[in-house]
Amino acid sequence: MTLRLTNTLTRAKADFVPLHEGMVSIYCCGVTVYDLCHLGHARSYIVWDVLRRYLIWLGYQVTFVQNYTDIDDKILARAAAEGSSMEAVSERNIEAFVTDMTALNILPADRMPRATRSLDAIRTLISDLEARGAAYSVDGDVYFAVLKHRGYGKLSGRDLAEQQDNASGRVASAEEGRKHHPFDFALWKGAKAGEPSFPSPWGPGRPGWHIECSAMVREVLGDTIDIHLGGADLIFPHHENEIAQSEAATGKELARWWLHNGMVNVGGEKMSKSLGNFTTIRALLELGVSPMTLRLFVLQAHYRKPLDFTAAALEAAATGWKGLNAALGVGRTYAHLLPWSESTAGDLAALPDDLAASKGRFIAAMDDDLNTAAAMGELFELARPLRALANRLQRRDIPGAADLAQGGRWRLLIELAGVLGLEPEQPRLPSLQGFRGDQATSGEPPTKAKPAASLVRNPTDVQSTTPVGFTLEGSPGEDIRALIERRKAAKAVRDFATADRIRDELRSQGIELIDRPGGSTEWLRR
RNA sequence: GGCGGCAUGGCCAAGUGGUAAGGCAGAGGAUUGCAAAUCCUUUACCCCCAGUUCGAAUCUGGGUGCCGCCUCCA
Repeated sequence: MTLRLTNTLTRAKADFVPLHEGMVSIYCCGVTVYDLCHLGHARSYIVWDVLRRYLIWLGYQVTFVQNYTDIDDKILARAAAEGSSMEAVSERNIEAFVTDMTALNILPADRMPRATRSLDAIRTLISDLEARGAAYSVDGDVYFAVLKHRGYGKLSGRDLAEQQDNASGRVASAEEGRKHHPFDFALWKGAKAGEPSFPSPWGPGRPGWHIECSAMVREVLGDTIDIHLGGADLIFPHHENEIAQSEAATGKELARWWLHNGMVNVGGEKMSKSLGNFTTIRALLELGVSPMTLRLFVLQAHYRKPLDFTAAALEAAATGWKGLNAALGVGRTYAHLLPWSESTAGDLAALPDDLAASKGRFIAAMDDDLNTAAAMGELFELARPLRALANRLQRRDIPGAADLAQGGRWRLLIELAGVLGLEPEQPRLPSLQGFRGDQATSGEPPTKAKPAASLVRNPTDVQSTTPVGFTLEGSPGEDIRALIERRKAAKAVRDFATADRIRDELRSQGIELIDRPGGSTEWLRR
């Protein structure tokens, strides 16, 4: 079995073979840090995180580099608008980026260069391009001459001769007079009054957008890397220009593989800052959408296809994750009944046939251009018997020999889910609390070991913690525990009308009661 | 106008020549005083037309609809 990936450069799927055996170098285009990241960024970085995790799992030594663009017009505009500095805006958003990525369980890159700290490499690269006649300067600006570089357009499938100039009718006119060709782009921008600038042989200024990536790749990873990643919206002009710059300067291929992820759509339209239809990662998490739900949502679609973001789809993902999470948690939730080791050491080598087949299908799916949707299907298949087992244990059945033998399945599920970065999640405390009405009835697990559950039906309905102080039938301030006791008493004398009224009242307050076999009652807050 | 992509059950989404994964929702069942939660079971001939083939959702041609890029964008 071999990993096959779709290379934008060739528009075909092909066996992935790294430059150096057993080692993979990856560069992933990062964010321009002028604002918070939204779901579109989340998708991109979740998908590439999975690629990275999978390669590592396969045994490759992966070097993953991702940049921060911390010099940019938008950052300057933002700084001006809020009366702060480019550095302040960048720092704040880099911090936010780290927080969000960490929450989503995205592995930090091995190196995270910043444009402002890569200026030497940038200036060197521009000088090299100038020396090779691929760049020209005009009054403090330096431009790349696309006509001087054979092969310009090879990534995006554009033919310079056939391109209609100004096709979009929106090319800035001020710059046009200085450029030799409309597609020529700035390598270095001369500083305008009041802008932060950096010294250079062409005068004070700052680097253009594209050059930083070329410079960072060269500086950190070398002239040619295995894989270059980014969103499909970066194919042109960003990646096309990166290729032109790098290859004109080094005479070598920049990246052997170019992978691009599809966009996140909202109502059929691309989610983007400019359209204003974006939802930040932060906002989603604050609404109570769990990070793993987000990962599952993203990974249930193929990475190259557009992904439509709707409340219904997210809700479906949340419910799906709840089930998968329950299966991932059985070994811990029922640790007192299932003496399973969590260690997978030595376990995955000799799998029984059905599990080996399962693992094989997972790998086959991932090998096929990271078909995470199919891989996820395999995860759910693996989970099914574990969920059934959990159901039986919840009913206080005693696990039989066949049940105890499911430990291998559980460990395999955890292992494979981990490849997708899906890790068992504890229920979020604000939305789930409970207690046992009848602790003495049997040797059941302590409260904290309750089966995982989260009633996140609709993200917008999720409530944060609120002090409990319910009123019912003229009993001010009675708390849930007392109400449950009263209901229990009513049930004992078969006064179901009262019992149901208490339950309905609590439900209307957002508290869901769950009667368990044995007469205990738990409650959940939604 | 140029380049690229997509159309699969109520919704989301795999499948790229051999007779439709998975998730959500719905229905039935187990369980329950009734519920809830959980578990079990269960629901499709794949946008249209014409071709190739023993056989196509899967290949070819045509049509229709939708989206992305060509400006900053993951």
